[in-house]
Amino acid sequence: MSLTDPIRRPSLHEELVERLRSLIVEDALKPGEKVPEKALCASFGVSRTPLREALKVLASEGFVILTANRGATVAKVTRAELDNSFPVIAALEQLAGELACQNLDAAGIAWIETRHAAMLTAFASRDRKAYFQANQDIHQALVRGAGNEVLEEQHRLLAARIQRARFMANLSDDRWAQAIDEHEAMMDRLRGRDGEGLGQLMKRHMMNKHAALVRALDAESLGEETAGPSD
Amino acid sequence: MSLTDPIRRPSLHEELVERLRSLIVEDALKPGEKVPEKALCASFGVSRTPLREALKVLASEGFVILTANRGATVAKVTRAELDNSFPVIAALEQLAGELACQNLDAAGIAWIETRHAAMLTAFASRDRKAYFQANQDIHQALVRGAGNEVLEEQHRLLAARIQRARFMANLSDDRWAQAIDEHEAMMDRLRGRDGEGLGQLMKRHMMNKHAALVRALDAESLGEETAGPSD
DNA sequence: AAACGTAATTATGAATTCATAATTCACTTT
DNA sequence: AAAGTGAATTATGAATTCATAATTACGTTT
Repeated sequence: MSLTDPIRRPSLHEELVERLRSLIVEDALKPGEKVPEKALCASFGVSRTPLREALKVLASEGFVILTANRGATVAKVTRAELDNSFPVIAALEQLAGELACQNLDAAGIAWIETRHAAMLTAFASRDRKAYFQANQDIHQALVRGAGNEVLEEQHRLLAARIQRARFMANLSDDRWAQAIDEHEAMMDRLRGRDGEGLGQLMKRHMMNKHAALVRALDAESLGEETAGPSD
Repeated sequence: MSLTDPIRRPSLHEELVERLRSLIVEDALKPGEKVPEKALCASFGVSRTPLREALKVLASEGFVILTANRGATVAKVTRAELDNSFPVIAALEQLAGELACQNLDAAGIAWIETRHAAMLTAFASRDRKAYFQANQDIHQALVRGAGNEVLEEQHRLLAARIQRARFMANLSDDRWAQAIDEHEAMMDRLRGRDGEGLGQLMKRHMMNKHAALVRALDAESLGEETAGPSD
């Protein structure tokens, strides 16, 4: 970073967009809940204007729903949105895989190797939290490694939107093992810089993830409380 | 549309987002130009608050750039954005092609056939305007025909962002003929409901479009005023 | 007591106001 | 005359105010 880079002083509304989005993704603001304008103004120590500007942005990103004269509510992750988002994310990740194999340097791949190893360790000790973190790191690194900011931005927002589905946290042992296998295969392609192959694997990986999630959701909706789905 | 659909009364800022985006895409507001807040407030007959809310949304969509204490300027379509957007749009269209073949009903395909015919007519008479309209109708119909609103929304915004590159309006005869060929091939796959094939063709179609555009831009930047590129 | 209707309260959308940063322009200095 | 300085103007970010829509609370009627 140069010493003469322009000074960055994020405006209030930008700051608020980030903070509110985090609150939503971290599930501090629950889907379906009203966004308490007044209370948030008080706790953030800002007036309504920048907060409302931030809500407009979050609405355009799909994190909140604005209803006329009834303010903002946190958007629910509907089944339809899930079913629609996964194929799009899968397509984006396919592209990411193709490009990452061309663009990543050795250090980038090496870092992914370390996260992959961490993921295997987490799997071995059934440490879900560490697993999810490593998994997310890998996917993010691949997308970022594609070197395409448009792709990165689209992926980031879409992934954030569906990530907050709480059931994403569950993961059956079968699916977990399968996901690990898929990741091993992906690493192979990455090592060989087989972009085409990595892209296809990443696409299928996402589709399998979606399928597992759907199976779990359908089972759940039938009343049976299963151990849990997805990764 | 049901008789009991919720009443839609778009808020001022929603209306303004649409209107301003149109002004930008239609090139009434030129890239790099400052967005004249006051003047727009006057001509739209609204106060600054909803207009500024709209600008925040447009900024998050990438149509304007907000600079601290210096207001909004219309975002330029940079070469980097072009180079990054095309692969993403291509990936989205590939997915659209796959899904459209599954989802479109006979009427949907029939309508696309009529637009395809219109496109051929326009090509025969070298009617660029009619050609672009038919071409856009076809791509839009295929994306919409995928029946995936997330996909449709992402595609719509990305396409709008790059569409306003004025040079998109140019089209060399060679590339034009090639594009027609590609569309013929696409129609074949659509008729045969070969989603895989259609998707691959649509992806390649977009990549070819990008390549043609890049060739034209590079030639232009070397000073030669070419007849014009792309479709 | 339940249901309806009306008044009071609250929350929201939008306009206005206010403080401050940026720009412009006149003026000084060399 | 050109360059630099500083005051005046303008534009922007944010707070506040205002009008109105929605919700709640209450009282009335059956």
